[in-house]
Amino acid sequence: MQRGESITSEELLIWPIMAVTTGVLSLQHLLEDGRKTIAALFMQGDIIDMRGMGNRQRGHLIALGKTGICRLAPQEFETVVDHNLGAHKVAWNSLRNQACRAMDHAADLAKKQALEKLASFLFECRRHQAEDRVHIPLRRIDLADYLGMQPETVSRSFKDLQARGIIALESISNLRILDFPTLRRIANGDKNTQNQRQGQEAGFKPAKIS
Amino acid sequence: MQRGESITSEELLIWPIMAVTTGVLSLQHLLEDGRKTIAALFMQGDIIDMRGMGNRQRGHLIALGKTGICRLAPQEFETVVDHNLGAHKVAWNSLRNQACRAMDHAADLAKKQALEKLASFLFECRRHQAEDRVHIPLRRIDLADYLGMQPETVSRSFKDLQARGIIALESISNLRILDFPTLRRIANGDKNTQNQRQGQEAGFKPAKIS
DNA sequence: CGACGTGTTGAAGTCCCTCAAGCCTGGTGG
DNA sequence: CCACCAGGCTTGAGGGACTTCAACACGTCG
Repeated sequence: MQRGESITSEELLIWPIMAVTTGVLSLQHLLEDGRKTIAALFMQGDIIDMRGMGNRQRGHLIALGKTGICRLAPQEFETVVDHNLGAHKVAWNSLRNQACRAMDHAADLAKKQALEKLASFLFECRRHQAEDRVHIPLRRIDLADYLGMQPETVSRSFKDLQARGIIALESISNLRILDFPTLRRIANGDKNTQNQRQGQEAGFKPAKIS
Repeated sequence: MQRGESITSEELLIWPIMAVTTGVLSLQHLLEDGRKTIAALFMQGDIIDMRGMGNRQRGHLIALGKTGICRLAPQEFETVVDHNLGAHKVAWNSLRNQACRAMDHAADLAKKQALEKLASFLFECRRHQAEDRVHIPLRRIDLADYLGMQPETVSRSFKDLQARGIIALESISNLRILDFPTLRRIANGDKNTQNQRQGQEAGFKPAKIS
């Protein structure tokens, strides 16, 4: 699937079960006045069960880049799960993981501020990868829709984190985390670390960490 | 369990699986500066699988009223699920339902305004019940934490909906929906219906729907 | 090259949060 | 039975964070 491509309701009725092999799949909701939100992201290994949701107003599955998926009809899925204990556990854990992620995400959206949301998201990205390098598999607009903010605010938040020397943007979709503990504190909502901008407002020259 | 009572990490390690029989259980997250959020609500029939989450920082399960739960150890659960196809399906559907609800909730929190969130929540409540009467099984404070707003804003939103003749508060936790379609439109984020307050600002006398 | 979509920047507006105070209800004890 | 208290709920004013709108920079693709 290419970016922007959507899975139609008809397809969902035939193959409501699917596994993401590569790329990122998004579950998008559209409000009546055009506001768009990305309710969830599905990555490699996620097994999505949309049975009974093709017709209901539950949002649309849309690819956010080149995405590979493996689709299954309900009977095929049932057969595999019922006869293969390992597959059963994999499917269960994937679903459980999705539920957890969705709840965590809801908690992030609920009371956190823009900067805190972004910091949380960076940690969420990092879970799939290693080291201090983070790859963001979304455009700014999609990221904004996922975090419940505007693209402008996302941009400003990135700039803010960079100005404080917490992260270093290497390209539009790659960055490095320079100050792990501070980023973690921001993600956890510690207001004390938030307002101290590397002594900038005290009149110091910004340190320009290269 | 009484209101405010929490399930400890030790208990979760022994019985990470539980089913809610009565009442409401909440999954709460606490930010470092004291902000509290309710990431998810569990009601009658929900089967919660917290394996591997007792120790991790994933939030706490806290009762929001008198709540009955049935706890299981992992092995017991596995045995039941593996040997009883019906139980397996029930558990799977419950988990899938939770994931869906969490994603919907995340979408609600992301870009909706206070009034729209509250309207959505009323429909979420109604799903468990019937008719146009809605029982809210939470205090205002908990509702605020769940919807990502302040108790004051919740109060104001209720008042707003009532002033427009869309709902009628019968008691603190019971209300009736008077204007279904409008409430639905608000929940879906239709900005046009939001600012027209029954012609109040046009100088008309409010219609006082009895 | 010019058109397009995305990303960034700046200024003005708005919704919600914050704080402070008063009100109401349910439980307790005299 | 009623005064009393505590916690939750409500109401009001003021400020802050994000949104909105508009304009510009940048890379891609026709």
